[in-house]
Amino acid sequence: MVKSSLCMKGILMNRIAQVCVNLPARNIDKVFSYAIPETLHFLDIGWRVVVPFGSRTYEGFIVALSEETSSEYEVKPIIDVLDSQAWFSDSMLQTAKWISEHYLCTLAEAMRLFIPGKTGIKSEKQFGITPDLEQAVVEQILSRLPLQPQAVYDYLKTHEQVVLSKLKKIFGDYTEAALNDLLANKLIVRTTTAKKRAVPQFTTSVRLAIPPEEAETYLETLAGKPAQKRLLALLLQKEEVKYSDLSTWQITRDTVNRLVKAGLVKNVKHQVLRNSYAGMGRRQQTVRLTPEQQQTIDHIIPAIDEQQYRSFLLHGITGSGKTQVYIEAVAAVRQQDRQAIVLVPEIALTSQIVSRFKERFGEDVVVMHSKLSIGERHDAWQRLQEESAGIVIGARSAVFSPVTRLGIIVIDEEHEFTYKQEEQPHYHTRQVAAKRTELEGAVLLLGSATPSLETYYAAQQGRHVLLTLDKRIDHSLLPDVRIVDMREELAQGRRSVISAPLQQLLADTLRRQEQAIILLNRRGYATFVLCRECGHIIKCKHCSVSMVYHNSSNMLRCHYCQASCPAPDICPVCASRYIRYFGTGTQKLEEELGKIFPQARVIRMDQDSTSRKMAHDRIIASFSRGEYDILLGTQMVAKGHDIKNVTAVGIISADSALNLPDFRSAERTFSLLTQAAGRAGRGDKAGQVVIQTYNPEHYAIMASSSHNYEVFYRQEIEARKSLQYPPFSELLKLTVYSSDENQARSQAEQIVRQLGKELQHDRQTEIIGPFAAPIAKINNSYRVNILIKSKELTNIKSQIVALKLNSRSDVLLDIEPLNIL
DNA sequence: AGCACGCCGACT
DNA sequence: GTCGGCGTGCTC
Repeated sequence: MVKSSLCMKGILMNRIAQVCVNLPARNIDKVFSYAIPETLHFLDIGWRVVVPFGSRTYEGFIVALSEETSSEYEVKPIIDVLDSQAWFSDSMLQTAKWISEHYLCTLAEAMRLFIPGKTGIKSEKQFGITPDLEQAVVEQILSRLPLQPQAVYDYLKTHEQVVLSKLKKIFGDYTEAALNDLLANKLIVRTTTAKKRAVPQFTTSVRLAIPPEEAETYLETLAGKPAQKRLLALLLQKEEVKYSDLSTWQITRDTVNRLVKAGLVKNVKHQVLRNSYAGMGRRQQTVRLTPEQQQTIDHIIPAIDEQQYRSFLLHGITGSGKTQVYIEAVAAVRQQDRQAIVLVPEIALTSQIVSRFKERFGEDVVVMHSKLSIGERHDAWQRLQEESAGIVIGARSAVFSPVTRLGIIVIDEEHEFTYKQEEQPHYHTRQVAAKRTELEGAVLLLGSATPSLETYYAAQQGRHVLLTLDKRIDHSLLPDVRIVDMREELAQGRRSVISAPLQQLLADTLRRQEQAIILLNRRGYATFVLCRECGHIIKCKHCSVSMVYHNSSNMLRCHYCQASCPAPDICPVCASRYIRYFGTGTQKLEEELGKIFPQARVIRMDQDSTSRKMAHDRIIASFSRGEYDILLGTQMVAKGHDIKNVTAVGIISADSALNLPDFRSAERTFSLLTQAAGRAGRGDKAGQVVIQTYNPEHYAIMASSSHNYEVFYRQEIEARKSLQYPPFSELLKLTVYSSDENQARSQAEQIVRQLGKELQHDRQTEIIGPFAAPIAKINNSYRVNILIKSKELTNIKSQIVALKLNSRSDVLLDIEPLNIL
């Protein structure tokens, strides 16, 4: 109380914020100091602010506070705030710091992951006259300039600061040239303004501005004004009317405005929280758990109650009821008033899990996915921040949700590769989740039928508690799997992509009026176009891959850069007419199925048929209503859904992923086959699966045919150990990009030399490469890879930082890549 | 990223 | 002598 206000003021004025400026550049990775002005005295760590930076304005994140003012440089004040509370909690900030260190990205890059969109502000150039110039000098310079700049200057003289868009409206096409003239002569100054990006959406409603009794008396006076009378009468009844509903009562906005002017009614704004999944399910509580599920839950609940970090791997076969376990665990977290993050590989493919959560938790659930607009994302996150929602379900980016009191992170299908971000920074959701839960004293629950090798190995080592569900909930049996050797098919003279056993299975299934799913992991019609005369294969001009023929549009398309061209009739090289289409994609398979089973109703699901929002949902929904007999598509048909009448699954080519020169190809194949097979026989009818392959003796294929994860794991882990691949080592992939092939190679060679010199005494590290990526060119950019394999990457990472490889624009780093190609 | 500063070659 | 190329360095 006695402390003088002067003293208080002194401290307040000297408060300095350390701000991480949200810059796109990779070569600036440091925090900048800004003064906290008195008007923003409430600022604290974690707030998003607007700061001046050079001549421009940027968003910044406060990462630390200090009292002292060092006088080495001028400290500019913070301009504004973005939100009404801190965006980053302490643990979010710590997680961001960890990400930047672990994945070698800037702190700004890491912090950007936690906000909707790339930046919270939109900046625009603005102009004003240079202050304190002598009138005579100005006149003299102006007189030498053309009329346009003179006119612009006169305008700016009478207006404080004007944004570029406004000047363009007034002065048209000459604006920029005129401004450049004025800038060159230093008559005007350019700055930037910052507008807050996340403008919350509002609805406007009308309310009475006077007490109802008073309004009653006014009704009489409005006899000659029927519309105004109607509105007033309505408001006496309903208290509030939305603008959007006014038309139903035949009241125009003008009528409202008249009454507003008269002071009888007023406008009220409500913020709309956009929620595209609103009303998807109703609350429903009666669930009986199987003894197995109950046992599992009994392990997880105590950990939740203790509020200490603990991680679990829930290994449950397909159809064993993992989702119910997630729901019970989340319910326990909600009981403690803590919040939950539930992660799924791809939200479009897993709407069933969303409905299950909605059924149980209703409006407490917020759904996030990549197709949400920045505004929708902002609203969803705001609901979590304000704790008006307690559960977020979403794809990998939802791991960054700003929940204030985290109790659990669930990762469903934790082995899925979509959890790894393929753009910079290449984070893995599982690792970020582990860090966040660790920092918050929360539970991490990983679930899968085919856990990733890393996770299962970690569980074996005691780093996760292993929980197992090995019975299907409805006691349905796992499907019968038949492996078809396609070499034998060929020997018997069958050339169709559909083998005899698969054709038989489909015929039987159709006869019983049951449904079938067919997996073919190649889009389009024909996968390459070849000239029989000269052997030319049509390749993309920008990428070193063959173009794929799409018959729906009669075009050739590149699946890497999306370039397309009309399908040619003659060979572009030798003009021969012997141009032929080879390789079967989903479109051609659809056509063939139509020929073999003309009566069958076939629906195709792949990237081309699901480009619209929610198209997956519609296809799955109509297939599950029995409107189609056969669902055919790429790997997206293998995920998540649970359709009781599906009794047959066909896998056209089990080898497509197996033959890639990547140490994870067996794992990839095993999990895809097991997931796909798991779609069959989920009801009371037995399921049957046909796997077509040229490698019938491969352990990944054999193990998946017997649904035996353990068998696969034991063989795969031995292979990894003997070759010292993860989890027995850590990998780092370095990609050098260039539009010039030789440049890419020579840069890569130089990097290998530099690193090799630094690491020559490091026996545990191996540098592999440089080698050209298998698809050497994508989008006119040549790529050369370097792979570093080590027991422990820490030393390598510090070398990379020392050599500044992490801030080079022609080098991309991928720490622990899932894909080494 | 942008923008200023600065050091070399092609012109009025 | 000046204009303008883009290499280098800085932004609290």
